[in-house]
Amino acid sequence: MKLSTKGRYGLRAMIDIGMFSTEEKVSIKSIAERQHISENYLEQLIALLKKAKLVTSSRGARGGYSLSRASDKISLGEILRALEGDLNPVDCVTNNKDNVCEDSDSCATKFVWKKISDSINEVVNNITLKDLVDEQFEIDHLTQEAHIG
Amino acid sequence: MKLSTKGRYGLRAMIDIGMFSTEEKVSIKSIAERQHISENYLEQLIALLKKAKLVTSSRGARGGYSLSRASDKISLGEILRALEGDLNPVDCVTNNKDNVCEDSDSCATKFVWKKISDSINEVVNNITLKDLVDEQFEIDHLTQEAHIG
DNA sequence: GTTATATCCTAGTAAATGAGTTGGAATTAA
DNA sequence: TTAATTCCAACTCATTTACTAGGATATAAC
Repeated sequence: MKLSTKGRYGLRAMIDIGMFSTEEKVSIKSIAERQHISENYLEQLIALLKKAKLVTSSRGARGGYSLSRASDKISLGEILRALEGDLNPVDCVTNNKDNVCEDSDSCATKFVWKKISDSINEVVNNITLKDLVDEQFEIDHLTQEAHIG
Repeated sequence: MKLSTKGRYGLRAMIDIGMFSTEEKVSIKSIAERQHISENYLEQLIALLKKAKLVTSSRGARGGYSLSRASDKISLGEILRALEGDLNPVDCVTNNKDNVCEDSDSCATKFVWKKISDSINEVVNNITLKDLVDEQFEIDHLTQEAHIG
């Protein structure tokens, strides 16, 4: 019941892009340095974000990534689902033919998994990337002040 | 972000014990048969439930397991935590020294993981085993009727 | 038009985890 | 005494995780 590094690193990458892509494209190298994540691995995570059309890229020198939409139009749910797949604790909640136990319609636990799933999605669908970018700017600002003071 | 079979099978085992331990002790063998779970594997899951003092056992012939408390005094949260460990999506939410990334105090994502964690625990702490046992009796009853009618 | 800086793409790999299996010791009701 | 049961530890096999490695392709700047 844990998120993998895909979700954790990938979200940090998205916040990073949200913070720094206003002026120019953000390169994988610069994200990797700021976030202390392996460049090659980050590349794969950002590929997932690109596939989900959450970021756009430009190749070649001075290329890099930027958000495909304004940060307040990107939900945390979209980001996490792009990185981790659906956020259901158990597959029988979605009606994919495979991975479903044979008795799923006659099993009381199904209702439980649905409730958990709903509550997770309720949370993540109502937080935007902008919320997180703003929060991170705020934290960095306070940390900066603490260093000065 | 998926529950393992520990959580899924283990919960089904708890519901099963809740349904059938009113009269006599419930053996692993009988649970395994009803729930279609490997006996040997189930043994290990029930060991976790016993360690968490959610079930009591008696050994020897006609031995087996029963609930350690009334089913309405056992929450789903206790059961899942016994089987799966804490239900936080990311370890930095709890302040264990290990597994915590170095910047966890200055990371906007921490608030997100906390919110998800809180919402999951809100759900599971407010469902009791009795709710699930009743639900399962109801489902079985309806299924039975469908077969008759 | 060359070069440095990027993204893009595929394959490999070592360690951990998941989901069991195997085999036997200890206990107890009948 | 025996059959049924819990208890316990070790082993196994497949999958997933978290990377690493290496090269192809594109492009801005000189």
